[in-house]
Amino acid sequence: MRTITLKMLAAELRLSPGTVSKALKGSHEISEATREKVMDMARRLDYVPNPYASSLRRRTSKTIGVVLPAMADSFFSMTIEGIEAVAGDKGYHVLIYLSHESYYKEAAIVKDFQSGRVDGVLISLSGETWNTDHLHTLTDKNIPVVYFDRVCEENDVARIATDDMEAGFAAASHLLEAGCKRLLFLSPSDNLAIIKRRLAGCRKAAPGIASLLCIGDLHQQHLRIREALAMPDRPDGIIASVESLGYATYQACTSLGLEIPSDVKVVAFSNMPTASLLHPSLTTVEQPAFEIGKTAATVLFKGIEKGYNHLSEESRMIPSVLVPRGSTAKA
Amino acid sequence: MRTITLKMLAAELRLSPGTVSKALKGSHEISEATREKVMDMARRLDYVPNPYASSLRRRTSKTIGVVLPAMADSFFSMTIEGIEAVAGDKGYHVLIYLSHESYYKEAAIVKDFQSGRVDGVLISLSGETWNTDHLHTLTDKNIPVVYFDRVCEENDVARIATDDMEAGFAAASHLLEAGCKRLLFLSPSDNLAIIKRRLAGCRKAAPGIASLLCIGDLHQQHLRIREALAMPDRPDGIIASVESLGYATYQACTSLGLEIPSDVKVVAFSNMPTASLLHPSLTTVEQPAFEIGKTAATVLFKGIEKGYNHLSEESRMIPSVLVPRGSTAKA
DNA sequence: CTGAAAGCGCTTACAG
DNA sequence: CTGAAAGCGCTTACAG
Repeated sequence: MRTITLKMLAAELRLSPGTVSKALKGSHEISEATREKVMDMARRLDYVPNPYASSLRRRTSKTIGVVLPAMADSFFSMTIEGIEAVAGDKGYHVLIYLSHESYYKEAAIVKDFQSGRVDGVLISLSGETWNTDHLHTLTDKNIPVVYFDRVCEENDVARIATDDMEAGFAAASHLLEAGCKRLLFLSPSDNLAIIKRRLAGCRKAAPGIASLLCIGDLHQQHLRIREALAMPDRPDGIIASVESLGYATYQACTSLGLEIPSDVKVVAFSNMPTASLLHPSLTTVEQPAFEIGKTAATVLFKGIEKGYNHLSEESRMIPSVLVPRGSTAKA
Repeated sequence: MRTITLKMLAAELRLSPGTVSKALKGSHEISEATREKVMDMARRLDYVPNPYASSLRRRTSKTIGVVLPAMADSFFSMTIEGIEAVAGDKGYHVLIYLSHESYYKEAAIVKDFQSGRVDGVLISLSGETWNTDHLHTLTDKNIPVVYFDRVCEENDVARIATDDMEAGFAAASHLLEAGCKRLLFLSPSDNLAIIKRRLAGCRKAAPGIASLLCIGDLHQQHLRIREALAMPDRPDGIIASVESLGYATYQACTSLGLEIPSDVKVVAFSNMPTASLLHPSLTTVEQPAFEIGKTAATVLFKGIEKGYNHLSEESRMIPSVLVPRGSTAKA
């Protein structure tokens, strides 16, 4: 099937391409009669404009880029639903990229964005990322960037996240109230600001809290936690600062024959839909993932539409909520 | 920061844009010396080619479109990881769209693909979709389409899915062996071929199996299942044909005070990472989601590269696996 | 091996 | 209100 172009449509109508273009866009310089004729013919010939021609000419792509550390995580996948919802409304397209927790990959992805492929970028940093120079080059090119969840530490940047300090404080306080004496904070990364903030929050409640770095896949995390739980003075309260560390903790307890919550109590930062169905049900700090995605996208579009100024003032702290369940029940 | 174009790069080098273009692509018509000079300068000026100019000229976008019913589902999100992995390797970009189970939305998304925005399409059909005319127009335009998981019923099309008939048979047989007498099959849609096939497989093992349509969100599903479980002659074995129906079944049992597996046994088609941590652990039919995504993308790129012929011969049936757990334990 | 020129399919000042 | 023309930034026959 031959692709029909604006020129062909114009020829069919015995009008100039310029006029047809304006008519299709609903320009008010065009008479109602002409506009209708054009619309009719466009429909009849099933004309679909070439987006790349238009992008090239208008120097805007109607596309945003989303960079995530991983997709198979209930928080990030919900977040995408939020982003997609507002992008769809705005008539924007969404390109997805995964950094797989690699700084190198993340930098390569972001570098490509300098090409003008996207009008704006939504990013949640990889666990390895220790600086955001690669993102500053986007700002230099006037491509707005909004950080969400795993935001950076800079202040002059748009950041949409929960109040991680507060959430950490709540989680640790909750464990203390449940009677825990030796808390352990499980961390997936040494670089992420939000993890540092969660830990800082924990420390405010429990200054003596220990911290354990658990990198790698689920199995490696499990082994690392197992090790910590096999120690003589093992922790009796665990805070899993990301979802996968929550799974890994349950597995480690099972494999060591430790009972939750009598031997160890557990709270996890998690949006897993099955938290209440686990054995025992898992106490979670839930982040409003869909809303975070929606808000981040909304702020980004504001930046795109208004030409990117003072986006840092659009930063939002969205509350998370601690949901107490069986895994932290008192003796 | 001013964006540097091919023309500027050429001027800097006192070469023609054509020569520079060829040098950057590593064309063998260009001398080694020139090539190196060009590469050097490109690096120094941090030249990034405009993808849309190149797309317009070459009539290819280096982009694929992925259409999913939903993102927040462990099967689909894993699938995306597989797709992204092979797209990344191939230097392709991935546009994501959600149909939210709506035929209307799906059709609108696919219609846009006629514009040449993507070189190929990967789709898992919405629950409402009863025909695939919208997708045939892509084939007419020589845009290859690969269906995955929720495939259509046509044979002359590339389809990557598990053996759903077989999986249904295995699930129902497993429940019968566990002692169930009254089986109920929970379905999220009346249109999806794969669901029909799962049911057909169940019927082969258990001709008398009943079927219940549960549409809507998790809460609505829960209510519908609750109703069925509150009947006098209630089922004692449930097959949840998609993941969310598995959650809903657990909730319904909890709210009715029914014990799994003694009152009701449950098996779910699911890739949830927490299946073994549930109370009780959930017997699942697991689909190799990552591999399905990878395979679908690989087949699609074959179609894109070779110009789309006989893609239907690339269809694959990938085995799923029944993992027996506590929810179907014998009395 | 290098360059001049045309053109991908749009949009948008500018003229009338 | 409509049209002619230039141009977005590339690539690619074609010439030399």
